[in-house]
Amino acid sequence: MPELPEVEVVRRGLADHVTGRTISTVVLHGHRVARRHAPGPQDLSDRLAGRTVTGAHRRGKYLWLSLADAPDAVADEALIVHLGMSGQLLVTDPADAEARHTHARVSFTDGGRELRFVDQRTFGGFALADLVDGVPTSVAHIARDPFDPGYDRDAVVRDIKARRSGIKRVLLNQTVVSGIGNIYADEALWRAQVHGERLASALTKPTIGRLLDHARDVMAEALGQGGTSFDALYVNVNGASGYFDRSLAAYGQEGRPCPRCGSTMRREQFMNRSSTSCPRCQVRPRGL
DNA sequence: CAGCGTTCCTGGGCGC
DNA sequence: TGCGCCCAGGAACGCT
Repeated sequence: MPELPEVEVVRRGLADHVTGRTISTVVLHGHRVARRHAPGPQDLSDRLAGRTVTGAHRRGKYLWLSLADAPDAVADEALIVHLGMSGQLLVTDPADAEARHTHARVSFTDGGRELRFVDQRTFGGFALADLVDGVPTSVAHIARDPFDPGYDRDAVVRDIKARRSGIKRVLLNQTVVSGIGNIYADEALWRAQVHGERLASALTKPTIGRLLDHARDVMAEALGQGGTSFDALYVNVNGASGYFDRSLAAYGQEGRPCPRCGSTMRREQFMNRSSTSCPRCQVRPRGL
């Protein structure tokens, strides 16, 4: 599942492959891929044709390509790409056969390799938005992620401390701190030895700070491994397949021994999804 | 208004 | 063999 490290790998691939190139055509299959673009797929295709990509950017799990001004533009614009749970961006030869679940093809005026959006579960999609202070308007509600130069750790700690909600739910709330999904939330909670259903406001500020630092660290480690294992033509990530197997202590490790104390890792349902944790290192709060 | 449950999607895997 | 159910989960939305 693409979380921050996986999306960052994709961003780097895009920066290498499409920056400076001019879009010739954008073909969208079906309406769903452009459902977050209110004026619809035709408008999206029409407005992208002829635009030059000036850069590849990311905040949390959102990715966008900044575009050179259109002749009649009133604001800077960007093509936003969200990978959802299964989205992939592939750089392919235009003559290659289309993979199953291809929803978009972006070709360039130089006739070189094109960009394809492949998404099995169709939670991802494209949209066009105005940029305000370098961030698309539809991404403005997303908080800065731990790798953003403007990330204010202490402010995030104070925000979390004020929340009357389970800590895991808060870590997954992209308006508090972005980029953390189920995988890295479980890893950070395990490292900090905190149960995800502990009330955020009941944790001490140092504990909250440690949790955030663990989340940042585990994502940095994943990025370090993900960044080296991908073919140049495959701008995505099939998750951190290499990372998954070797380095995860908690996520998906139900039934395995805790790497710290040897207790059998347990899985619990929480927020309609699974959480894996150590019953001894991460004590469930009383009364829940 | 913050918090929380629900819903959108598809296909791989597995039990019977 | 084949059917049907479970599961993965980010983010928007609506209700309390």
